[in-house]
Amino acid sequence: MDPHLLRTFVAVVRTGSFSSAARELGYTQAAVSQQIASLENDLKVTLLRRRPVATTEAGARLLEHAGPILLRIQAARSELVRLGSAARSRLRVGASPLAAVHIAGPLAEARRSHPRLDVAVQVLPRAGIAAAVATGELDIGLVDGAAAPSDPLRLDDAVPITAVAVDERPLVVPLPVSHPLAARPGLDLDGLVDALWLDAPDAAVPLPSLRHVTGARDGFRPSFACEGGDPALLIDLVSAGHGLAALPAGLAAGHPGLVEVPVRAPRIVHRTELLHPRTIGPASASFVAAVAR
Amino acid sequence: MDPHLLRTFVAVVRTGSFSSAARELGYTQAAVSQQIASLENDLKVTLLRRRPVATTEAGARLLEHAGPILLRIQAARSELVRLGSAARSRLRVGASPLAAVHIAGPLAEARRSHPRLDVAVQVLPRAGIAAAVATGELDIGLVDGAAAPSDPLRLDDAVPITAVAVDERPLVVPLPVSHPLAARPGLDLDGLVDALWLDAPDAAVPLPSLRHVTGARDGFRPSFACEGGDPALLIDLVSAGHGLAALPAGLAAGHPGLVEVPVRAPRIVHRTELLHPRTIGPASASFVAAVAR
DNA sequence: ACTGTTTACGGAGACCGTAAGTATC
DNA sequence: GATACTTACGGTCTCCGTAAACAGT
Repeated sequence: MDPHLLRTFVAVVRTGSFSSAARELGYTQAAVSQQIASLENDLKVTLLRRRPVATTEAGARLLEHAGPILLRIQAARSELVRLGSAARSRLRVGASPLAAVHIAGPLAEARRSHPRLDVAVQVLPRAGIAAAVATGELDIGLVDGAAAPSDPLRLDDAVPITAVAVDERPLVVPLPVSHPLAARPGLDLDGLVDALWLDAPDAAVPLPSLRHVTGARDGFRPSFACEGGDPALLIDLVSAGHGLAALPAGLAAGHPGLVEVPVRAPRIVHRTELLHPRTIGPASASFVAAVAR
Repeated sequence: MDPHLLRTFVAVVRTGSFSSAARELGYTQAAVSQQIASLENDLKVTLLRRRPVATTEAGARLLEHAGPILLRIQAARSELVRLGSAARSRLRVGASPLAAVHIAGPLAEARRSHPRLDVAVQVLPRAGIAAAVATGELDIGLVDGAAAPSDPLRLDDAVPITAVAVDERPLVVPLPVSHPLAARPGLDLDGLVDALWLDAPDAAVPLPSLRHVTGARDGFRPSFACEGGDPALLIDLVSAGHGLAALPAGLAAGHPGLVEVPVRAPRIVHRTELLHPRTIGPASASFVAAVAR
């Protein structure tokens, strides 16, 4: 259960071969083989079937544990070394596409109080942001999602992190004016389970979240995948009738031919949260303070 | 960041001395000294002030990480070795005092389908149950707490575990019939922030949870601490007017001189959940199945 | 002076690389 | 027979214990 061994285990599974994992980590194939053997020997279980490399049942379970364990260790290390070294005047901010609109204001505040601040901003898929903040790759993360009113977002990663509410507004489904439901004052998501949805996990509320909040196991069928994180493109696709999407209120407001119909049931909202590590530097602090106001 | 080093670090902090930690772990004092030095050297921070032993700021942070990291590692190891060895026909069930009433029924079912089952039941403080289930010390855990209706309990420990709803019923405050509020149909907890409460973290809903659900930072002053996990004693104390307590409906129902007044606001209920590891044996499975019905 | 931590040193073991062996495609 | 993993073996490095030095109480 040495983290070192866990790291090579996940590398082997990811790359699908001992040799490529060895290359990636700077070991010889033999060393990797010994490390895996040592793990299996320690736990008295076969973790991998060889040739081709595939996880056994036990290996799959270990894989589920290994990621969070390594993440937590790295988060601890990063927090501790940050405490040791002097605070650099650098602020790296990452945001999911729908959360990015909340960057500009607080950033201005941070740059005002720290004029020689070296700022880096990037828009990222939701998935990795919490982990990146925990490991110190980002100083500030902004993520969005659907949640019950005034409930915190459910961040899957089991990492120690602080979340601050940034914004909460109605969740809407933009509909073409010609759509039969466009005249309704509000929508029931349960009634849209069998509609066709655009599968845009970054540019809109992801379909699995919709299934989760409605309690539906299936449904919310994707018409097609839409990978980029550009809400404007998504709204164009919605406008052209390629499928539905759930968005925060306001994005499609000015768009001709579209009406934003708020989601009434279940009672959920679109929420944006700011994520930061437990210990933060002065630049991050002024960013956070600006958000809190 | 070797788990081995983390383990001795927490032992040193807990025991308050290098020598006693060494005795506990089966090392020499010198070895412990070297391990701490190695950690500090690796992270480039001083973790401890010596003589007397006390954590620095960095040490305190490391301590917050070390527990969850070690717990997760142990959880992974325990799950994996369980997969390797044959399933023993033993069922260890742990429950918090207020959750214990739900043990008997499912246990009968489990013993019926597994006649030669070796059963061990124990009532424990809420705090350690999730961790004990994760590390395999318990096969089944039953915990209770206050939550919004049909919301899962917030288990603080960041461990991989499966929770199943067992029971959800109104939260009540048992009041002496002579109490001015006893005639009310329902109570608002916010109005009871300044009352005197019995501090019985195991036998009733703990005061910090009440503060959390009401959003009050202070308040819910404890009249005195009541350590045991015996609801009957607690009800006697409430009956004698020593302070208030929040309990699941039904416990004080037959008690002369007490009326159970349900909590109306905030909208919270008393909830009981069953916890079990991801992978379970047949005996646990029949216990869980009996609960689900 | 005594208790408790650090430093010095030596031996056992862990771990990786080289190289030969073995199994699968 | 080629590719990919395993086993064998040797060198190096880590890590712990013994023992001596050192620092507070």
